[in-house]
Order: sequence, then structure tokens, then C-alpha cells
Amino acid sequence: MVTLKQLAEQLNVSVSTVSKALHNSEEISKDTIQRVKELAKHLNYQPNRMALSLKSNKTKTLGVIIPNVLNHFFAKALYAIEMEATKQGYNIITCLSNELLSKEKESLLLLSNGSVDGFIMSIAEETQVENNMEHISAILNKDIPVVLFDRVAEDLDCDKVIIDDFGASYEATKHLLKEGRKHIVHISDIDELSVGKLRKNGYLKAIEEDANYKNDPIFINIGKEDDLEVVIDDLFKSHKNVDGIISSDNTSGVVAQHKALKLGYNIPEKLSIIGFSDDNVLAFTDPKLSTISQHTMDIGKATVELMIERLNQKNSTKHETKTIKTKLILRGTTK
Amino acid sequence: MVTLKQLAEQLNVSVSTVSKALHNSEEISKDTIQRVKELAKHLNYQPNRMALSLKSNKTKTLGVIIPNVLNHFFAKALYAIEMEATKQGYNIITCLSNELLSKEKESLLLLSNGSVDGFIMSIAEETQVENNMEHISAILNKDIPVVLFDRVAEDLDCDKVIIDDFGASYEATKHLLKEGRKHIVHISDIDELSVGKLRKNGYLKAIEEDANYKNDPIFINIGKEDDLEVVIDDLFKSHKNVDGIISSDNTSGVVAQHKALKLGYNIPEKLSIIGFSDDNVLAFTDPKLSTISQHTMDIGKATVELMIERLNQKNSTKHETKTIKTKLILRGTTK
DNA sequence: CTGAAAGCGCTAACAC
DNA sequence: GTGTTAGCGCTTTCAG
Repeated sequence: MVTLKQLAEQLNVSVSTVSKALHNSEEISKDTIQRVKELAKHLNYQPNRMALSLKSNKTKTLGVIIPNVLNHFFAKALYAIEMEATKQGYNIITCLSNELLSKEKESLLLLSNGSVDGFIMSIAEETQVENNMEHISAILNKDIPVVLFDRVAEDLDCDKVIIDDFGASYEATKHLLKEGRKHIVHISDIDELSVGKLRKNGYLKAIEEDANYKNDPIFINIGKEDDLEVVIDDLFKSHKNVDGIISSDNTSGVVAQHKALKLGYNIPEKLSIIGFSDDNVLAFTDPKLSTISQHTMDIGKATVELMIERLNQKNSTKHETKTIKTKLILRGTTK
Repeated sequence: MVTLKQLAEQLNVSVSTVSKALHNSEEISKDTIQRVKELAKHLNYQPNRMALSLKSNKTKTLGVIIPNVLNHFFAKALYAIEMEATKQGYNIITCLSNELLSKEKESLLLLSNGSVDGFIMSIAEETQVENNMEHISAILNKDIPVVLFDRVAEDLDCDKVIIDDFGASYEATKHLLKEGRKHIVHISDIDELSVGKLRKNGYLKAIEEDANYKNDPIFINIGKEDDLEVVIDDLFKSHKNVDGIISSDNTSGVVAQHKALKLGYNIPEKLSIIGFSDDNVLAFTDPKLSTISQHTMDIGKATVELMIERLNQKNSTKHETKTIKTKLILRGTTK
């Protein structure tokens, strides 16, 4: 890499003159500025990032910790975060916790040595299950800003971006009730997560509120070890009269639809399905799956925006929780 | 952040003593070493990453440029790369080119200021179409190592990790021929890419070689603007006698299977399908889709390994191209 | 055994 | 208008 020193030597001026010239300092003569800039351009001079960071104590880099990139929601969130960060002049260092507390801890620790200006993260499953947030508090105590998205923790005092999981699920269930469904099942593979619990409760509330709904709620939890397809097969065996399904994750709604069609259920006449899916699965469904759209791009964008705001006014203005609107999109699997 | 200077002041020794003590230097007394280490631990001392990088001229960070994280193949590759990099003590800065030459250029440029020790990348579609590789050559000329994976470019002299796209497609087509298929269609949404061309040619070669195969090859290209489902509907309308499908991407095979089943095709008796899909789509298929497995985890791992090797012996040992084995996995959509 | 000093590349206050 | 100097946090050579 070309350095200021090299430019200075070639031009027979001092390093500081070169530095000032490149910053268009008023102190430097027009002529010198031009000579410096020409040579800099000619030699493709780029200021050394590490030196700048060391000096300014800013890295212009954000640490992003994602539980699982193979999950479409998180891939899309990462996409949105990268876009917005780039737009704002930040790079992102990506770490994947793979739902593990240990990996999450390690990433946080390793990057808190001046590698990043702040962390954007969604909490790993294991972390939520064990409810162990000390590693995150530790970061906050060091005055490194953290913005949580999607999977957040009540007790952490930091900025957050969430959706109204409870409300979205409540509304979707209401819709099924309005259709006159009498045996509505809630399927989830994220029962242990904050968002999973909220979604489940939204469903529950809608059902309990409905005086005309006489049956018990039915919860199908897909465990870590379970085979999604087997569980859903079993569901249809044990609850032949199911007429409504709400799925809390990206895939189980789609699989349920396939299985139901294969078993001869008439969708949406006899059975309605609503999923928390992104549109990447739509091509695999017929009729097209009705979904709760999470506006993942907006989530990612808001997360970065909150972070940048925080970085620009490090004084302790109150922490903010931004709720991104969801939207119930009715397609072919609902009446 | 706690610095050496602060430790030194508290202990009434010099900065260099502290530094040496933390590195277990023989020059320093056992006693001092212990005192230093205790305080360091107590105050959670971590060496400032930027200062280390500036001094050593190494960042222990890799730039990873991915064309599209919403594509499952790349999400998985990113997953593998992150895993292996972390294991080897490297962080990754992730950039998404979104298939754009401009974005790819920009990422490369912005990170070539000492932010990373090397680049791992798969080339953007636009870059391949325009066959403009100057920005990548420029990086190589600066002596920053680059390892390309999946989508590579002939003329770039650097390490590469690929699969045998031609061979894999050839073998899969051979299988369909052995089943006695007479109207085999090749579907692709990556016709413009290096890998897309190779896969197409593998199919073509297999068909041309087969003396018993009398029909013309049939190529279905999904363009950027096309609706995949519409194109596939049209395919079945215009080629009612299709009895074999090979898909070069992750999704079109699945969609073709759905459409075919809906139209009453008997799979695999009357129609066989093989996709270049990952197992994330299997839950959406019945019978289960037969696929060419790319061993994406191995690809990512090999990519990082090549990079680390290169970084550790910067002398110009010959550049290497590693070919990861693929595997034809026959499931329910083939006989 | 410990410390002073130089230097990685850069900026900025302060001379001249 | 330009140069000198100090310092960001660290390692490392050289002195003591």
C-alpha cells in the first residue's frame, strides 16, 4: 500500500503537508494541493484503514451476529443490514452464532477489542432458553452500543427492532375465526423463542376471546429432533377435523399445505392456512400460501438506522424500541 | 478499552514491561509476569485490534463477497466460510454484490485499504456477463490474495474452488438416458454464468453422445424478467411428451415437479426430474427430489483453507484450483 | 530484569 | 504556506 510518507518523499514535502493537502486544508497552496492530489491519484493512494481507526477510535464497522443464515428470514435481514450499512458508509463483520450461546459469547468477546463500533444482533436460541444475557450486558457496560432485532430480551437496556408478533398472530387467527373455523391448529418450531411465545399467545388470545369457539387450542411444537414431515403427518392423523392452521415459522405452513392437499383436503374451502413465511416459498405452493409479511427489509434497515443514530449521539438519550408493522396477506389458502 | 499504558501506570512499570509480561517473555521476572497478568485479567484487558493490525500489517480478517445471500447455495457457502474462518482465527467482512459489477467493484476497492488480508468471492452475474475482471486483477496486482469459488474466471490467475459442473450435469443426464428417457429438457436460470454454461454443456454432451437419442436437446432459460412458474407451465404445454428434466438451479426443479404432478404426470414412472438443489427443498417435494449434491460445506471450507495457506506462504507458489466432488443422489423423482 | 525509544500510518496542534 | 512534534496502542530493538 502507498503511504503518505511515500507521497511526501516523492514530492519533497512533509507528511503533514500531504495530509493537509489531501484534506483541502486552507493552509496549503493551491499549487501544492494539486501536485499532491495528482500524485496520490496516480499512485492510487488510499488512507490506511487501520491507522485511521487507531487515530479516530472509530472503525466504521458493525458487528452483526445472526443465529442462522440458512433461515430465510435471517438471510434477508442480513441482506437488508448489509445494504443499509453500506449505504451509510459502514462495513459489517458477520458472525453466525448457530443458535449457540458459546459462539455468541465468543463473537461478542472477540469483536469487542476495538474491531467494531457497535453490534447488531438477534439472540441465539440457546441464549434465550437459558436466559443468560450477561455477555450482552457486559458489552453494554463497556459502552459499546447494541441494537437487537427480532429476538430480543426484556431486561437488556438497549435499542431494539421488533415486530408485533403477538398482534400479527392474533389478527391472523381472528381471520380464521371469522371464516368460521372451529378446529384451528398452531404449528411452531420456535416455541422456546421470545417471538415464538408471543405468536403462540396471539393465537391463544384470539381463540379464548371468541365466545363461539368451543374447542381447545391445539399446539403442535416441532422440536429440534423432530422430523417436520412426520409431525405434520401425525397431526392430520390425530386431528382429522382440523380446518385452520396457523404456522409461526417459514416452512411448516408450506409442508402442512402439501400434506393436506395430498390427503385430499380442499383448500381453502375446508381448510385454511396462514404462515409466517416469506415470499420465497410461494412458488412451492398452489394455491398460494396466505402469509403474515414481516417486512424483513424494513427490519434490517431500521436496525442499522438506530445503530447509526446511536453512534452519532453517544450521549445517553433514552433507548428506543421500534416496532415494524406486519401485514396479513391473504392469498389462495384462505377464504 | 483498557490499554497497556493504564496497566503500566497502575503497576508502576513501563509499557514495554507490561507488553513483554503478557507475552511471557523470558526477560521478565515470574513475579512481575504474575502481577501484570492478574491486573490484566482483573481489568479485562484486550489488546486493541487496530493497533495490532497497524503494527503487524495483518488484519486477521477476510473480505467475503457474495452475489446473493437469498440464494440458498450462497447462504450455505457463507455459513461454511464463516465456520472455517472462525476456526482459523479470522473474522469475515461480508459484502453482497447483489449480482452487480458496480457493487462488487466498490466492495473490493473499499476493503483494499488494509481492511482485510484477502478476498474470498464468487463473481457477480453482471461481471461475468460483461466479462470485466479488471477490478479483480487490480487487487491481485496489489498482492492481495483472492480465492474465487463457484463462479470463477479463466483468465484470473488466483486460487479457485469449483465443482465439476460439466461432469455432474453430464452424469445426471446419462442417468436419465439410461432410464430410457427420450425427451429430456434442461432448465436453467443461470444461463449466462460460467457454471450455467458448463452444466448446459454437460447435458448437451451426454445427449449428443447417445446414438439412440434421436431428439433435439431442449433448453428452457429462465430470464431475469421471466416468471418461473409461467415459463414452466408453458414448457408442459408445448412439450407434452417431456419425460426427463434436469434443472441447473435450486428451485426450478422443484417447481417443475409441482407443476408436473398437478398436470397428472406420473413421477418417476413417466417423468424423471433431477435438480441442482440443496436439501432445503426436500420437504417441499413428494416424491423426494433427486439431486446433484454440491457439497457446499466442503466448498466453503476449501475456500478458506486455500486462503489461509496462501496467506501463510505469500511467496508465489503456483495458484491452485481445487475441484470438489459432486454426488448424484437418487431419490423419488428418478427410477 | 526493566525501561527508553522508534515506528506502524495517520491527524492536528503548534511552531516557524 | 510548510514543517515539527506528539500521540493513537502496540511490539521490539537496544541500553542500562
